[in-house]
Order: sequence, then C-alpha cells, then structure tokens
Amino acid sequence: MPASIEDVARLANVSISTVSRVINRRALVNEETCKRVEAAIRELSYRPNAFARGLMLRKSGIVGLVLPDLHGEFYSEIIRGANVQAREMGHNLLISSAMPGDDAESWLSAIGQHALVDGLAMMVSDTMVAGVGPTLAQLNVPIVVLDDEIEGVEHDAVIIDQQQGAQAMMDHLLKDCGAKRVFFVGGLETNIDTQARYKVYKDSLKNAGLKFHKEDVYHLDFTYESAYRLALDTVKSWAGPQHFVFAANDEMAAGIIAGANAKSVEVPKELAVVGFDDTRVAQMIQPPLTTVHVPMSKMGATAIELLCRRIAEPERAPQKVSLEAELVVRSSCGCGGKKD
Amino acid sequence: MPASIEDVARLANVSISTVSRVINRRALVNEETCKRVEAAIRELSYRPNAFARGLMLRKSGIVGLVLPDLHGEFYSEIIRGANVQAREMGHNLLISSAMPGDDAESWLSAIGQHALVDGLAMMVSDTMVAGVGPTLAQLNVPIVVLDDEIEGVEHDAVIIDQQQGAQAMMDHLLKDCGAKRVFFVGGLETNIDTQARYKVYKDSLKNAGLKFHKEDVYHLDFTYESAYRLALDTVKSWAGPQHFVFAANDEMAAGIIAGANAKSVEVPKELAVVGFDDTRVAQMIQPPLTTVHVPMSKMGATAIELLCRRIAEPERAPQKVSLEAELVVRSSCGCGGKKD
DNA sequence: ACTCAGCCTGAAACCGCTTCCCAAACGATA
DNA sequence: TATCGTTTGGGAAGCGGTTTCAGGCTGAGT
Repeated sequence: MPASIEDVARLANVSISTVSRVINRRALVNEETCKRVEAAIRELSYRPNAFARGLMLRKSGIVGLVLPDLHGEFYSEIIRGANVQAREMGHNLLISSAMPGDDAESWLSAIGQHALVDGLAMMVSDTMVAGVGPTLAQLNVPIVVLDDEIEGVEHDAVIIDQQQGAQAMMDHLLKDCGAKRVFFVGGLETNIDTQARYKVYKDSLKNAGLKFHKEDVYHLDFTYESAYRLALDTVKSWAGPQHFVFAANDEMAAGIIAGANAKSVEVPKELAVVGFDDTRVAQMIQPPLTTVHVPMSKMGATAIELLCRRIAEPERAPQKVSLEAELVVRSSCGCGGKKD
Repeated sequence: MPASIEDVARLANVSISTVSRVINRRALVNEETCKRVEAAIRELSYRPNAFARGLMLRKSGIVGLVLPDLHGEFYSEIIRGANVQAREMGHNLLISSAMPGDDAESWLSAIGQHALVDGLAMMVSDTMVAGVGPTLAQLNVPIVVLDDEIEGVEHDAVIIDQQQGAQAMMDHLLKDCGAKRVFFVGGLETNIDTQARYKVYKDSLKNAGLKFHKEDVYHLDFTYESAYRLALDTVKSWAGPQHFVFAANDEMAAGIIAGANAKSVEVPKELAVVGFDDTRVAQMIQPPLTTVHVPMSKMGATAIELLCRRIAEPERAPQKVSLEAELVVRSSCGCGGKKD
C-alpha cells in the first residue's frame, strides 16, 4: 500500500497538518521544516490520495466529455481539441459515448454513477436531446452543450455557425465561380445539418435568380459509397458548363468525383464538385476539394474552456459561443482560387 | 449540496449502516425496510459520493488510456474500441495524450496527479519508451501496454503482429498476383513500423528469387502529399507489367494513385499499388485499395479487457496478447480478388 | 521582568461512506 | 420458562486528507 500523509509526517518528524501545508503551500511553513517534509515526500515517493482529497475539496480535477458516438473523424477531432485544452487548464478528460440502444437515462448513468466529474461537456444526438434535461439537472455539475441546446438545465453552449458556412459556399459558387446550375446532394432528409444546408442552397438559388429544380436535389446517407453509385448513374447528365454539385459532406463529394472519373467526366472542367466539413480526405483526393471547414477540434477546446471557467466561477451567467465555419477554396470548384 | 447517506437514513428512519447495506446488497435487510430506504433514495435523488466511496473501496471505476498523440485515425479507433469495452466492463475511460515537448515525467504526471485511476492502458512513443518504467512503477496500478513493451514494470501487453501482415501482403503480391518487380515506399527510416515492413519486403523478394534493387526503395514521411509529389516525378518509370508499389501506409498509397492518375498511368493495369493500415481512405479511392487491416479498435478493446481483468484479479501472471493484421484484397492490386 | 504581537506548529473536527462488532428481538427447542 | 440460534439494525471506527483553532515560542516594547 502506498505511503500516507501520516507516514510522511512521522518520517519528517512533524504533524500531518504541516505536511498538508507544505503540499498545498497555503500557509507559512518554516523553510527548514519545509525542506525536511519535501525530502520525506520524495523518500517515500508519496502522492496524496485523490479520493481523500476530493472528499474534502469536492473537486476531482476531471471533466467529462460525452458524445453520441465515437465513429468518424468529427468526434476524434473534438476529443483532440478537448484533450489539449483540458491539460492546459490542469484537468483530466473522462470520455464516454452513447452505445447503440442506449436511452438517455442509461447513457448518462454511465457517467453519473461515478459522480466525480467536476463538470460535463456533452453532445447529444437528435434522438436523445429531448429526454436528458431533468436527469442532467440532478447531476448538479456545470454543463456545456456542444452544437445544440438542452431544455431544463442551465448550461453554457458552443455552437458552429453552419448556416453562414453554407452561405459562404453558395455565394462563392454563384458569385465567384459563376455557377449556372447547382445540384444538391444531401444526407438523410431528417438530418438537421442537411436541412440547414439545403435551406441555404434553395434560398441562395432564388436570390441569385436561378430556377430551383426539385430533381436537382438528392438525399443519400453521407457515405462515399452511396455517392459513388449515384454518380455512376447520373454524373453524365449533370455535366455541363458552369454546373456544380454541392455535396453535404466531403465523403460524398469524394464519391461523386470518383464516379465522375469512372465515367470520364472531368472535374472540375465539365462538372465542379464541392463538399462540406473539410475532413482529411478533402486534401487527399484529386482535385483537392473546395469545402467548408468545420472547426470540430476548436469546438472541443472551446467547450472545455467554458467548462473549466465555469467550474472556477460557478455564478457566471451562462454563455453561448458561436464558432465560424470557414470556406476553404481548393481546386475542385474550378475557379482557380479567387475568393472574392 | 446534494443529499448524503445520513439524510437518506433520517428520512427512512433507519441507520446509515442499513442504507449502505441496501445500496450494496451485501447483507440481509428486511424487505419492508429495504423498500422504505429505496423510496427515500428516490425522493432525495441521492447518489453516493464517489470520493467517500473510493476512499473506502480503493476503487474508482475509472481506467486511464494514455496515448502518445491524438492525431489520426489510429488513435481515434483505439479510443473507440477502448470506450466500448470499458463500458461493457462497467468502467469509465480517462483519456490523455502526450503533448509536443512533453518529457516522460511530466507526461505521466498529468495522469498520475489525479491518482484515482484503477489502472492504465498506455501506448508510448518511440522516444519515450525508455524513461517511463520507474515512474510508472511508482504509480502502483495495473498497466497494459499497447503495441510495445516497457522495461522495469510488470505489465500486460497487447501487440499487433505486423510482421505477419506484411508477410501476407508480400506473399499475395509475389505468389497470387505474380509480381515481377516491387517498389517500396516507406515512412521515415527511423520508424520501427517502416523498418519491420521493409525487412519483410526485402526478405520476401529474396525468397521469391527476385533481385533487390536499392533504388526501388523510397523513404517519405507517411503523408499523402509527399507520395503524390514523388509519384508525379517517378511514376512513369515505375510502370510496367506486373509492377507493384508497396506503400507503408494507405495515405501514401492514395497519393501515389493520385499521382499516377495525373500522369495517365493506369492503376492497377500499368502499375498496381497497395497500402497498409486499412484506414477509411482505403475504401474511398478508386480503385479501392488492397491493404493490410490493422485492428486498432480491437487493440483498444483488448487492452481495456486485459486491464479490467487484472484489476479484478491482481495476482494473475502478466499476459501478452497478439492480434493478427489481416490482408484485405480489393482492386488496386489488380488480381481481381483471388486470394490463395 | 512582563506583556503582547507574530510566526509556526499540532490537535482535532470533519468530509461521506463501508464494515466490523454487538445488541435486540424473535421464534424454536429443551 | 430458560436457552440458544438467527435475523435485523445500530454504533462507531476508520479511510486519508484539509482546515479551524488554540497554543508555544520568540523577540520587541515598556
């Protein structure tokens, strides 16, 4: 069993109070005593018991990050940003995700049971957002919600302004690239991201004086494969001067480009293709993808930052931070990089 | 402040011992009393204080996962596997990674300070593996090491048999595909993965009676871009009947294929390209990549499984689990999928 | 010499929970 | 009725820290 504060005290020939004072530097301690205690600590390679400490301090130095899923580059980027920020602020990161089949209750209990997080940063799936409020409130710790809001609990939030990102993309296509016709390839119709991007697409078309064709809109499932298959069928009919495909994520854009290659439709010359998200693949295909950078890593970092701030200062008013999604112009839109 | 066990006891009109017994179901409690206590718990929405509990039980239900970095699909896959397994075994996952500039000491202290993990699963970078042993031993918790071994501490380990994966690939190229010449594009010469794969490449060539040309070997930095640039220069000279490129990871393989496309060298007809790792891009390029699947997610899961087992049973003999890397035949090797 | 700050140090309470040890209550048996 | 075993519930001792409070020692002021 590891050494306790009492062992240190005995070895240094002082009381445990003094040892505690040396460790926490909260009160005056004679310099020589201090040295003796520190020597004893080293000698026994003593480290304070985190439970006992937490019991008094009511703080663990751990913040939780709860995600709906761990698949995909998104979540790993969030985790990465969160981890960096957490360490910067002297906290550790507890990670959990919902499992298929979890309901809100059992999902949260996984973290809640071990009620030793000082705060929780969480992203909820569309299907769960409704039920979690009350349970969350019981947890009685600061909450930061990622890219959403939750009813029934006070919480900080960090959201990504996708609207504006999609708008920037459409503006770029219509104004800078001189698009004459734009096809839209979205994810599932029920997906809120798809919906947001679709709305911007439709409105922008109207504002630019272009006709909106219902048959120019497709709904797939966000995967490369689905887009590839679709492209094999239809890419020939899409091709044309100043014709564009706006895919709702990079994977689908990549699939479309691959399909176009297979059908000898040249991208971006005969058909330009743009994506969304700016995931790693965007740089790894030919031509490199014009897309919208969604700052997931920054979102993770910001969430943790808000959280730690709030832990330190519980009475602060709830805050909502909005992060910008930024247009990234590469070659797949064919405009050669002009941006304004 | 949240309700304590004493509040529950008072409300249920019993002693705290009884409440504790109800919670832990460790001793006989009259059924009616039990009901009363449970009602009180619900009423106060009481949850045991994790610190106090941990203090007695000397268990937090948290296991740590420490990685050298969080960039890239590898690590996110490890985390995913670990998370699933941890929840399965009723534990939570604390994640940390080394930061650029960390030395072994400060790196570990980030986790060590909050000495409340029940065990640690860790992957160490080449540069750190030397120094961590002693520090680790002081932590005095079960350790599982991923894909490596550490001197000076007793630990379980889970490793991936890359040797055998690379061998399977070379066998496939030489025997099934009838390769006449194979180029090797590795990562940095100092990287141990590259070294292992290179060795297999060289030996296999010899065993197959093919000449080994020093100038057929390239060392890049594992990135798409470096491989793309190289390919633009040299892909023409690589092309030839039954000529192959064995890239040490999928990203570089993707870069080479893109470069070949740009130079109108047809893959796999004029030049076949294979990769390693089986990351997501492998399925997202044309032609889909023949590669070696490295089971990162499974490695994470296995590590946590070993860890939890050992936490439950500290006296078990240290164990070393080896995971197989599996050949995945897609189209980029041009053999049409025959496997034996 | 006596008093009184001012600096250090130690004793002890407390955080919330588990668990050991006992006592009370109860029914069964002699 | 006395004795005994079996449930059932309570009291209290820790677990290893932090913090409050009181007091000892020192040196300066009178």
